[in-house]
Amino acid sequence: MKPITLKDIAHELNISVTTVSKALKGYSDVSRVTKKAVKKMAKKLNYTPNSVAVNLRTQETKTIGVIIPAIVHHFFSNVIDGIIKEAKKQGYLVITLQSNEKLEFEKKQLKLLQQHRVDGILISLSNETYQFDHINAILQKNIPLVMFDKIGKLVNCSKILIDDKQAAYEAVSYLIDKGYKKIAHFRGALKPQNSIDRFLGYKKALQDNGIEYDQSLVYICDNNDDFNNGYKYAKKMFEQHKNVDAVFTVTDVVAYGILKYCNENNIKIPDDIAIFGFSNWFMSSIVTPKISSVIQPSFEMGKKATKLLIKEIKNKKSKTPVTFKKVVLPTSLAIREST
Amino acid sequence: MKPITLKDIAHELNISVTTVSKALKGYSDVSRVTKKAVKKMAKKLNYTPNSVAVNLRTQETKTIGVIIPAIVHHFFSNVIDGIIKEAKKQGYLVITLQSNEKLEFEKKQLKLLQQHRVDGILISLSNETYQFDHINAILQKNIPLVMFDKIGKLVNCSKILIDDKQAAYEAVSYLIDKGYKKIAHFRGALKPQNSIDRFLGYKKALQDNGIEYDQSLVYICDNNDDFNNGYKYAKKMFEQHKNVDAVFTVTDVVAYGILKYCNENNIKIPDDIAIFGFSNWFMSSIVTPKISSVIQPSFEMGKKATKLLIKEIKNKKSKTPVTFKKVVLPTSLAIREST
DNA sequence: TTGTACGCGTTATCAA
DNA sequence: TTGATAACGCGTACAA
Repeated sequence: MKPITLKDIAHELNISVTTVSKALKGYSDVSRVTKKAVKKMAKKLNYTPNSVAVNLRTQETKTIGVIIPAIVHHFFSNVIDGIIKEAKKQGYLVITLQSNEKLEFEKKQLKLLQQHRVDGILISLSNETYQFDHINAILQKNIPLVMFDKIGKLVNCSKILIDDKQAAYEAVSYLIDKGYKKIAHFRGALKPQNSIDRFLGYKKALQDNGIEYDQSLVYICDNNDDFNNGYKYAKKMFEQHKNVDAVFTVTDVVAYGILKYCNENNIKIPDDIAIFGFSNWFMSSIVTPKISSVIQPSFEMGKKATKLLIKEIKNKKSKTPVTFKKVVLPTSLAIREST
Repeated sequence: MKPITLKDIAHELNISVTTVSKALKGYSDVSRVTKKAVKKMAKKLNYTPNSVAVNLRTQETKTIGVIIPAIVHHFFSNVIDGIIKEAKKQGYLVITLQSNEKLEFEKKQLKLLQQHRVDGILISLSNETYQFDHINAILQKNIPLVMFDKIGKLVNCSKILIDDKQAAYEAVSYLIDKGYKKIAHFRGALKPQNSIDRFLGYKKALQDNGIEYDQSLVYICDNNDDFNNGYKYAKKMFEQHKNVDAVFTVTDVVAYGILKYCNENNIKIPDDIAIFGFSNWFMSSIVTPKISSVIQPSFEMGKKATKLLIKEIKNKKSKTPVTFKKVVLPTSLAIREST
């Protein structure tokens, strides 16, 4: 049972395909009578326009492609939520692809999206991506592309992100203002920019407040098991340092690991040690004690990135000259029981 | 800068479009020489085939559509992960749409997917969906559709799900075997099938083990704030019943609420009360104490559903007669410190 | 007001 | 071994 086409309707009514097409799109040069008849017949046959044909004809697919490292992630699933909702509002569909933190996959997915002629692409780079030929190739083809969260600083395109350094700076400054003096940092892997920036924010906050930076207070959580990293390094930290009074972590899950260790070893939070996380996972307001955290506007980021992208798509269509934007979304601090 | 087409390559080499097409697809009736030349030129011009045109020609889009209630959800994001990965493996792209638990949206999204001529559809129904005209319309058009998790029992199509009743039965039976006697149930809303089935499993386990069912031990968590429901009804339960020794919850987040209440009120888990959750959220192995939970194979469900769907797509193409399958995935129990 | 003709980029058929 | 032609379904400039 093949889908109904304009031809079927035309045939049924003994008129031309053109007239049917025009009638359905409400053109003014079709008589009311035929318009009505066409619409009625379309409904009767349960006609659904074939987007593929429209796409080919109009040279746009009303589809945007998204590449993220992984969808099973509090932050990214929220971003995707924002993307899908904004796209829907503007009549676009969303194809989601994962790079799984592999540059190789990222390249493949990018090619796939190109083949499918998506109207634009949203991408958050993999941790492996330090070279941008594949991205630049897209841009050179004049395909709208917006980077979010994990961006490439050297790439010339629109970007939307948070100021990780500043956010970390604020969190650590808050700790210092609260009177904490010996503040450890459980940082992420060495290469990702987010991880670096949060570390730099931590460091700067110390320095600006006259606290000497102590490298031995920085623990690197560089495998993918954040929770166990937190637990493991908490143990190590308490063995190595007697008087640490606060920890700032690169992400909340690391903080949960620390929390676990503290609970098990009767270390009181925040009395013995304060904990400040990053990303404000849902769980942070649920665990005992509730964990303070940096609020990243994930949903908002998805929405804004999509808005920006669709704007660029439209600019391209209307041949408006491109101007790339860099949007830095504000973060804020969720202060809870742990600090 | 328009994308390169076959025509461009043909023009460049002074041969026909047909030959270029054949050469690129490795047809045997093209000379080695021209094949080489064509491929070289394609690479040089950075040719990417236009899927839209291919789609129109071949009448398939190599795309599947997915409709879920919400993507920001531990279970569903895992399902989507499974879907995307399996789809990718088989050369399909995935368009994700959300119903936000609204029947109205579900209908709209279904129509959208139809317009875009996806090759097949995966759907997990909204909580509002008790009437299936929109689904049946799709099936009547012979568009492959597979339901997962939240299915409509009355719809005649392939389904993939878990046996909620059985899973709940096993969890509660485990509690009983462990010696717990007065077991409460924090159930979900009244209408969703999952919620009903889990409740029925709870009830049956009691009855099969000679424990009288006590309706006052069942609390209904029917707004969307599971965590606070858990907290709120934990308080209520402890006020109303002195000697409850275990709780089985419809989902882990409710259990976290109970946990919170217990921690705050110095109620020992599992000594004073055991807690058994459902869905095995990531956090359940992290909180203190770790919460026992029913393991739902979410990733697996996505993968299997996609496999099934693509098989149906292929059957349709090869005109193999359709046979609908109902796959029940096994669940298991993650036994932890809370029981 | 209606319809003819063409093109979007590709593939399949058939003839050369 | 190659290519002309038609077709997928639709939209639009133009002619009638």
